[in-house]
Amino acid sequence: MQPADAVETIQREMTVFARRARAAAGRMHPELSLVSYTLLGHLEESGGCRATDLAAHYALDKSTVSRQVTALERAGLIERRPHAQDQRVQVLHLTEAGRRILARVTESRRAAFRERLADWPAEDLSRFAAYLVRYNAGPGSGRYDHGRGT
Amino acid sequence: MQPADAVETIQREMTVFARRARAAAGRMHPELSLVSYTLLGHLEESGGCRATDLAAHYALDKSTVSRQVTALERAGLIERRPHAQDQRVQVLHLTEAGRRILARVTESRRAAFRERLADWPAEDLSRFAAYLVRYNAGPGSGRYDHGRGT
DNA sequence: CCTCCATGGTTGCATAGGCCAACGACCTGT
DNA sequence: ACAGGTCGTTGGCCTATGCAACCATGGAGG
Repeated sequence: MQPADAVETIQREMTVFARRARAAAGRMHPELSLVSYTLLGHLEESGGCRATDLAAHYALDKSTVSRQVTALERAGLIERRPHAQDQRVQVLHLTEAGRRILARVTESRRAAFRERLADWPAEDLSRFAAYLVRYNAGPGSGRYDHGRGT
Repeated sequence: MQPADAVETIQREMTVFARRARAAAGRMHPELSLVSYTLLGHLEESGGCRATDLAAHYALDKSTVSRQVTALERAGLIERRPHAQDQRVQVLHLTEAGRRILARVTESRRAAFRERLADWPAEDLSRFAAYLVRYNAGPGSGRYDHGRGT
């Protein structure tokens, strides 16, 4: 496959995936939307972060994140902690309930993916995962988050 | 990387991509949303199909597709043609304007991706593309897509 | 031909997710 | 102290979607 075609294929297939993922998430866990799930996941992964970080990472408006956070807090899945040095900042953390639900949903999602990817060789799986990570971390991703530069 | 971790990474990274793609699409071509773009793309690729086919392929509700189609038609990008054997069916086709816009947007998207993927070896690109195709075409996707299959 | 049910699409209604702009609170450098 | 930037909230508004009800058409049985 020529690089140009590969590139086009990549964007198209990613899009198809994105579209289906949303619908599938709704069917799998009506309790936790794909958005909420990803936010919780990021919190777990990062071990607590600011709303602004979430916004930057997912290229969302801060107001959007603010509302999502409010909803998640109201649902008891996350909690806000003050930042020691900066009172403007709220450090978001998973609560026990949040961790539990996240784990449950992650498990069911993982099962679905695993089934879907059942006949893939382990090597292909890890290579695929690596490509995705590389893509998302790649040059240009800086354009989406505003000077959070690690 | 263990398969289970790879699987989890895949879903997470795909989601990040999906989220950013939407925002990026808005910046790149405000005239054609990501949804519209993908629908037009599918029409071009399939050489005309029914609204139901689009709904099935993207796991969207038929009402959603119906509205999108209405908007795209009003914008003059697609047209509905009667089906010879079945009057219920509208076969959707790109108009010249639709084809033109689709080509323009595809080109700008491709340029962005190309820049993003500039330093990837051609082999990795095609392998990445192949993985995505394989994933989307995998068992289970048959539920969504009726025999457009290669 | 008429009836019953399936299929393709549309429309009403409700919800979620997003963006932008304005604002209040708080930090920082001068 | 003041100016300018950052973090998060809110209000206003729009788009995308799903579900359910509904209309028109097509098909299979009587």
